[in-house]
Amino acid sequence: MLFRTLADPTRRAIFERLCRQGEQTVGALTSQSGVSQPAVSKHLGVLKQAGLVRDRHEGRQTHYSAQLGALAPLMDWTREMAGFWEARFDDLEDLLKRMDQ
Amino acid sequence: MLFRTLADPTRRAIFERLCRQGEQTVGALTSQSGVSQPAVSKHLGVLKQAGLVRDRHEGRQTHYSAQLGALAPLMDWTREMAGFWEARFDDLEDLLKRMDQ
DNA sequence: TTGACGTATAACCGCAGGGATATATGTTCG
DNA sequence: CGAACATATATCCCTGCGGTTATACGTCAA
Repeated sequence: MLFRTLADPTRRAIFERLCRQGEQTVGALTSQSGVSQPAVSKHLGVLKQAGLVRDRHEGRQTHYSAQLGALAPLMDWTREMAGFWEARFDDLEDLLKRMDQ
Repeated sequence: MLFRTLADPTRRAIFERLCRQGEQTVGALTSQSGVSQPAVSKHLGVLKQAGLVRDRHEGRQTHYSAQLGALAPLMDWTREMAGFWEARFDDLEDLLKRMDQ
């Protein structure tokens, strides 16, 4: 779900902005997103459902902030893939060593 | 481009399989993918264009293998986002410390 | 050379999803 | 209360893309 959520450039840009600059209102995010406010709200909904952002209501404004913990599965997945690769590389090294003898 | 490439479950499964089990022919990948051979070829094309796989022709077979180096930008991006978060967290800590005095 | 095989490409289809506009919901202020 | 504001939801449109089938291309074997 994380990959799919972060695949869209507009949505990823919103998330990056929240990471870089911290909590932001919908209006602030809309003003620099290049799309309409409803589109931004929709993206925020997707990000929220993926656990990547939190929302905090304050009067008539809604403040969104990034939830970095949600990125852990992404780092885990990447590490896992790299791990498989290294394991196979080690196997290859072993094989070559044995062939060398 | 990486997020978009890895967003599709079928395509990601193909890539994971190449990571876990090393080089595979198109036929081998097709047999366990649940989709048709042309679909697999198309996915492999997308993965190749993203730099995530290499192809090696051997007779009438094509062997594909994962290129883990292409995952580096993904790890960098994740680390960068986490870094922003920590930086802001440090700022918050500093702020709280100052307010505490 | 001819036919079977492995893969890539072509052409087409259906639908998910990102976009816009319009409007509903909720909030502050006069 | 009523109007302006901030955001969310509804509805619709349209493109992109993942899937299929059909077929082309290259390779091996007889």
